[in-house]
Amino acid sequence: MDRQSQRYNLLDEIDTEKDNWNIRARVTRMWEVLNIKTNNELMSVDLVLLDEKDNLIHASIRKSFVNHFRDIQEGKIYRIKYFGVVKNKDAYRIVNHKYMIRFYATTSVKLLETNDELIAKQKFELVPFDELKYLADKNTTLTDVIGEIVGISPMEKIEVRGKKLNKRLIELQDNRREKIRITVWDKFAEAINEDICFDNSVRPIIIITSTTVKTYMRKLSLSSTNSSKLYVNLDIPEVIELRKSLEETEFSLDEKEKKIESLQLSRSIVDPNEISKMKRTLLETLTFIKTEKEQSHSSDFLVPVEISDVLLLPSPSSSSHCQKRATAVTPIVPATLGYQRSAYSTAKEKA
DNA sequence: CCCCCCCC
Repeated sequence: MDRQSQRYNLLDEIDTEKDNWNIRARVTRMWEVLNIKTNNELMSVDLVLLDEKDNLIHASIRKSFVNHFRDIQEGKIYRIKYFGVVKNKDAYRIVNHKYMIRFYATTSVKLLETNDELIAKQKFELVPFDELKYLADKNTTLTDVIGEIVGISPMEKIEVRGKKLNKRLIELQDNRREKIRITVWDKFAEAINEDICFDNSVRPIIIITSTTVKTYMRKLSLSSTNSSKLYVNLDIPEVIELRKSLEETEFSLDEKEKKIESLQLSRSIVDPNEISKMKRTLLETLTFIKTEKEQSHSSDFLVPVEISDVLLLPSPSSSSHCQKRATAVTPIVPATLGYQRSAYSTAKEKA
């Protein structure tokens, strides 16, 4: 091996006691930090470094030094020297380490081409769903989670602080079929799409890093952030184990339970009390419309229906007198319909 | 160090 190897420090050794650290690490994640309060001005380029013992540390390159390090690429392994060590942040902490690294103009970064196997490609600090409650509404750390996508809402465009953002709600389930909702923004809303969710060949299992954890309507709700990274169906033990665990427990649920599960999934988006107030059968709705005629245009109905066909209507301008309109009141749809359908049709074929 | 991760 190269003669320097015995002098590399592990990332968990790093502290403020000395300043001649010499590390060999993979840039496992990299992202730009933008000032969302101004015109998305670049503030820094941030990295998560990973060493051969699966230790992680957050490193940050301030805007003024970014040009010195233009060649750094996510995924590559580097030898890094002459950097600063400061206390890790107390808010929105990226990884669990007492310290973080700061690159300066004098920091030396050298690409190491050899031995890519030496360091894992990724390492996550996955938080089980039942522990998320301890992190909620604190913003001390950003949180990595793993789960199967079991619900996805259509893409929504909303305006926040004068900026137009794409947003989706997705629902993840863990190995115990515990479910949690995540709001994903912009590139993640585009990346997590129906193609991923309705692909029958593989359960969509994602890892999303650096999310915020909040309580909304007494339930936990995660949100992607600017420092988030998304990994779909990674070939790592955590993903494989979850997939295996979900497949094993699926056999213990009969089809009725599966149906109930998917119904509860779409209902869980709204407060259950609200649902029972609003819930009408299709017949009740039709009766209501028939008797009330055009007296009221302001009644809201939530009608669980299955769309059996889609008709293309003439241009909207020709029907502008129509007062009725369909609104997505249950924006999350089960993403596992694909499996269940194929499971049912297989059962039918056998019968 | 700033930015702080947006909405219902």
